[in-house]
Amino acid sequence: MSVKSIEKTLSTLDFFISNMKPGGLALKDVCASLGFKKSAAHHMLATVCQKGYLYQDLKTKKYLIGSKIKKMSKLAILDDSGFSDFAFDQIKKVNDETGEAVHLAGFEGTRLITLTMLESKHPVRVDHGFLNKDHAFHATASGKAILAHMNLANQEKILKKNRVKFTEFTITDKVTLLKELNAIKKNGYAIDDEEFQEGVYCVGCPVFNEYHEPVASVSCSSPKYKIVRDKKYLDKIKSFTQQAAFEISKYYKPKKTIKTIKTIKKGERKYAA
Amino acid sequence: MSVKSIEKTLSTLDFFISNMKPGGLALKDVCASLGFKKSAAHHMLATVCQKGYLYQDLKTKKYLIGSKIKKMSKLAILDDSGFSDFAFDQIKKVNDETGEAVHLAGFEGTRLITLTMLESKHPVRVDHGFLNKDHAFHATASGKAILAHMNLANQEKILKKNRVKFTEFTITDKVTLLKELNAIKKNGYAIDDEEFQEGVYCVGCPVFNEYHEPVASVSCSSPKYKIVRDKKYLDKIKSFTQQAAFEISKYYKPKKTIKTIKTIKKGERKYAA
DNA sequence: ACACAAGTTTATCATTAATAAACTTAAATT
DNA sequence: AATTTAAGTTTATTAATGATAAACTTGTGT
Repeated sequence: MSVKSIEKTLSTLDFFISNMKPGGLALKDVCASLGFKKSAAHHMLATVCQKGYLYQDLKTKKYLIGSKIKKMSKLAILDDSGFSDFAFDQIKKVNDETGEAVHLAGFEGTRLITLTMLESKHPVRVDHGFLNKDHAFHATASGKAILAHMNLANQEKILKKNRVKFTEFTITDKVTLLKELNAIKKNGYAIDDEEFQEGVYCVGCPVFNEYHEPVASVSCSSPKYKIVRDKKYLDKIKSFTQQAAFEISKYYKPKKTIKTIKTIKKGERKYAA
Repeated sequence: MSVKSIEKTLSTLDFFISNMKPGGLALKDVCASLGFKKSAAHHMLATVCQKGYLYQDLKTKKYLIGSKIKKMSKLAILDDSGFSDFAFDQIKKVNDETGEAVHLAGFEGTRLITLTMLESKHPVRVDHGFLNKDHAFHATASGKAILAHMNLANQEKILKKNRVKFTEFTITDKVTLLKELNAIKKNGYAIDDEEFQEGVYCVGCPVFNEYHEPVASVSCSSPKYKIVRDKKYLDKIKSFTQQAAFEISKYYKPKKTIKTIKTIKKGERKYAA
């Protein structure tokens, strides 16, 4: 079950984040775009303003991004931290060598998230699935590569959520999917053969943390016709993708030579009081 | 009027922002801290997760900051940008010269916001008013400095909101306040004589944009006894604060020597298609 | 000065969110 | 390994709450 007024509010914040204009957004803009009644929208925005997530310009009455959201941004940054930078170089290598689109995907709960994407030299960050609506875990090489190495309980949790049929090739049958995942686990890589988008063929390889749990995946997408035309092309993509995933996994196994980790002598304090 | 389910939701986000722990926060933590019933909190959090603002770890069930909030930070909505950096140097100067706490405050609608604060060499960013609950526009030197230079309509909007009595010296009568604001406008600086906190004396000066509208203020706080003991101390604080506010205002009057602003010749395109 | 548009406020009603209680799952203790 | 407890999840019910429409205010442009 979901709480509708919260959905509307967060959709409104989404809207502000991606549609912000210099002077702010007017009440009627919000109503027009999201289909809200003006009085309802007003009550909602008043509450959001009261909490400091947005604020209203005194003169123009337009709504602007508030200090709370700005504060959030500052705090949320201390996150992916080093991982992304390190991973980016690896992603770039695959992109340079193959010229194809390369994705680094992670996951949050049952949701697949694109962390970094590289396509024809344009680095951008977007949520996976283009619309951020469906958890395309089951229909992408990125998703299946991660899924294959999860335990059964988590596989279940993810697969019981919507298994949308994107193309005629999308595997939606759970039994077939589980077999597929088994094969992927053996092979060490996942294939998406037009299962998410027609004409698109992807290879995905899992990234593991120090406990050998899957935490992310690298995937490389190519037009299918190239794969069909030249058998060796797939091998090339596969090997670069695999190599990148392997290298990124090393991030979770810090070298012992790191100087800052020192043995703490007896009597020394670990933490300040 | 305000929408309660939205209030609760945003309070929950607030809570996550300031109380986040490494592994995430459990449902019961949220309930215990915010006084929610667990089923209600569950419905709420499920909705927030669905929108990607939080997510739940598959194994531990704990809630973590989601990709939506992280995405926000990347977009760094057209903001303070250069202003803060420039202002910081000026704030620091006052802090160095006086050794007292110095604030740079802005406002969002009727809310006074601390943009930068410097106290005994510790730079931090907090919302003004310590609790972020009251709009202490009427009881602080920062607030009054800005307020004094606003038009009457905006003064009204701000003063009709709560004029809380913080100390026995807080001016809560509207007429008295308006007289005070007039005096401030003439003098060019505002005084807070124990109006917000007992024993604390502040001087505040307005920062103006290029249209001579007040957009921020610099304030310097001192223990009152120092001011009483040494008459010249106030003059010192006053002059440094005034100077800083004056310098920061210059940010809004860009020098004409900036090279990037070139005259666009006839026929030249202003924007790419 | 007038008309229009945008935003705000109010009171009413039907929907919706809060509730409690039952259920599931997982972890801790014997 | 079995039992107990705690945490999280789901469900059905009811009372509270958010959506609504309509009246009102404010401000802008003609």
